[in-house]
Amino acid sequence: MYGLLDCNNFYVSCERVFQPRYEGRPVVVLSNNDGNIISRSAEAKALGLRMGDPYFQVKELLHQHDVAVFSSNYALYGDMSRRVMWYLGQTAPAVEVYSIDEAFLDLAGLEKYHGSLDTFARKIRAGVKSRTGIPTCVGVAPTKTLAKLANRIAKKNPDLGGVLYLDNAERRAWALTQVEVGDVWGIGRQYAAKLAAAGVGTAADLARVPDAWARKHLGGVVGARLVQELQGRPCAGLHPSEDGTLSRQSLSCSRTFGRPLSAFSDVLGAVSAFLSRAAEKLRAQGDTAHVLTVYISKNRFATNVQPPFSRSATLTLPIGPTADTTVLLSYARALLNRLWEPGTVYHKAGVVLDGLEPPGVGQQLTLFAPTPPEPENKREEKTAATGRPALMASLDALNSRFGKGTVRLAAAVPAPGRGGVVGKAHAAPWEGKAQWRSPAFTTRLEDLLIVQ
DNA sequence: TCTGGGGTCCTAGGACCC
DNA sequence: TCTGGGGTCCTAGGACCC
Repeated sequence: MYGLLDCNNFYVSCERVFQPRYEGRPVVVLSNNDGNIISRSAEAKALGLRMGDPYFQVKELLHQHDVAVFSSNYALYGDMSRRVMWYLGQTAPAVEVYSIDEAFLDLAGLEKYHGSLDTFARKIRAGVKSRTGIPTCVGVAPTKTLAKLANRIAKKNPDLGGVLYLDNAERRAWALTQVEVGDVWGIGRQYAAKLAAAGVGTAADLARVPDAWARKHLGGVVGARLVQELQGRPCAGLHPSEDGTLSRQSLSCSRTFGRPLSAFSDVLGAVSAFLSRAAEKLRAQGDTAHVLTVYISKNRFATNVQPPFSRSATLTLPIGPTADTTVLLSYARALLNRLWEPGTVYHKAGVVLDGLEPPGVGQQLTLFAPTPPEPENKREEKTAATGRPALMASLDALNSRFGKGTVRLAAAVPAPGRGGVVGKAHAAPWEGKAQWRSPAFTTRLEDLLIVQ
């Protein structure tokens, strides 16, 4: 049996833990750059605010109803998530951290100790609430897809007390009739439209779709598995997360700029900063990367801009995998050069690291001098392949101790600070808005909550 | 004026290998 | 007129997830 524990309105709930005056009031949290609504309290949902609504379109409505608005505060949400996941790890035999606010639990054999899985689910839900302040719902079922479905029904029906256990065939059959096909895990907009056209309206209808049809119209083997899982036959196993943290197969960092940029140096500054961040994540995960992608995008909403809105360039590193920011950056610069169209106004940029593996696995000694980066001297040539693990470790240690961005590569620092000037750095031209960011209550000493 | 960010998995086609 | 079979690797793109 699988459990799926999902935090309710996670970002809003995190804000409320530290500022309980927002309980009972409509609250929303905005995406980066204060662009779109990405988390809503129940009261905000009741006002008709939708996930993804652009802020500027609903500004009036928010004001009219005195909705509390927050910029996203990932330092806070990430830390609260870690606390939730740590507790789950202490309590359930195996945990797969699925996202910042969700985890699958392996509940096999737990009836013995807790009477029923329903009882266990209620205990773990109460435990998360008392230890972190975060409200959750739990779905329990024989497959992951059904556990997601059960969780959804528990969320929509408060009288269930936050838990739904699909312990027998009758209950499962009933649950399938309660959920529209578009709300099934794995059915997005495109598939929902196709299914509607084929007369498939509920999860129950979808569970009866022939295997061949699912294969043909729902993404091949993915669709076939989905249907089987709805029928109660598990196709997806649990992939336990070590010590409650996610280990990724790819890592990326991208941002929409605070304003449109058309100077190469500005966009290079952004790419450098994003690459530095991605490489930090890479080292934190204890991996190296073999493949690097850089992309730059135009404004896809502008009427005078034609597709393609985004261009990307990917490179398999000729020197093999590395976790060295300086090495990666020299390749990123070359990729950006390849993509650059002078006179174009750019809106967003991003960096992706792929082909992740632990250090030492695929170390490649170069037969020919790597190009780029063109090593400037013998010492450079030596470090090009191996990187500078000690330098990177020092960088990470300093930034961990004194705060993010304390030590950066010059290329990632906006112009006025270039050259290692000490003091408060200028805001970079690519940096976006965050007008309503709450304090980092749990990760910055200066931001600690003061109780009087 | 203002429209997010970070992931996963799968497929298809081309280049290349023996 | 006729032009193999079985692979791998890489890239791009689509669909989905939270």
